[in-house]
Amino acid sequence: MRPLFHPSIDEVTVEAILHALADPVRVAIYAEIIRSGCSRSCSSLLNVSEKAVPKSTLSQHFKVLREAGLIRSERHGVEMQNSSRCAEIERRFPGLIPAILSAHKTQQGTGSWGGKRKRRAQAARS
Amino acid sequence: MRPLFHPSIDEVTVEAILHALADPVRVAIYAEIIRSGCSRSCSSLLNVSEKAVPKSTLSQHFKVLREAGLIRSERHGVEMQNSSRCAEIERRFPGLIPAILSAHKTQQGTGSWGGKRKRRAQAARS
DNA sequence: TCCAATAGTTCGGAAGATTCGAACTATTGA
DNA sequence: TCAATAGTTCGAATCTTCCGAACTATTGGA
Repeated sequence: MRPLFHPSIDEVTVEAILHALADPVRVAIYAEIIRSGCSRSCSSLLNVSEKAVPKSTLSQHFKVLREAGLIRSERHGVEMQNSSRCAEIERRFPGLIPAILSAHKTQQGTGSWGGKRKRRAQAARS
Repeated sequence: MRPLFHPSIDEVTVEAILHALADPVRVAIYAEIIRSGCSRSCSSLLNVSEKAVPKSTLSQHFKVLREAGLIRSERHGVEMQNSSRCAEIERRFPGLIPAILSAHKTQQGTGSWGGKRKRRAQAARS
């Protein structure tokens, strides 16, 4: 368990951010971290999705968000505190995160919430 | 070669858009389609990237962009005309595409252009 | 009409990424 | 020192992506 890697703000890439937020579970986590004022443990988010996400998978998701530069994770006692790095990112890529989160909100409103990536493959037919 | 599938605008998901634009070659293609006023053949984009992209790979990239709802492809004679669906998407997800393209432009300016996804894995160390 | 040239798509296997259970590590409080 | 809690790492199954080779579609000549 080596200390967790966090990219410096100018190592952060748009590709990594988009990749990280292209997953429904990960945006849900990220949105929740932002919504709840800025610090959530991992296990408090076991139920972000309809079906509970296994904790090893959750851990990977946090890693992706962290290495994309979207969140910062620090150990506080026995648990991990995750806070968003939105201010830094807003400075580097103005408007990007708000636009993505607002698009997500819009989508959830319309009820056409795509269920993971199987759907992409299915869309190929016909 | 069945007729190409295009999602209707309200089947379009944020996940699919982010996934599509999380790839450097695909954003380059998409940005070029938009930049050049709105209709490019596939083969005119064989050199979007530093190293030439094989045409089978290009074809897959176009498919991803198409099925994400980002572009429309129509056959005109022997070649394919690809145009962006930005107006429709702007109506559904206001500000999303501009924010992503502008972030990309910013990033290219700073020279920290991540070379594909190997970098993500490497970033994991230390 | 048949043929060659051009433009894309599809197939299939190799390489890479994701998921998740099981085993492991770290921290704290009794 | 131990049990409990919170995360991480490992490994195997599964899914994706990449790219060369073979295929399909359209057109402009002989």
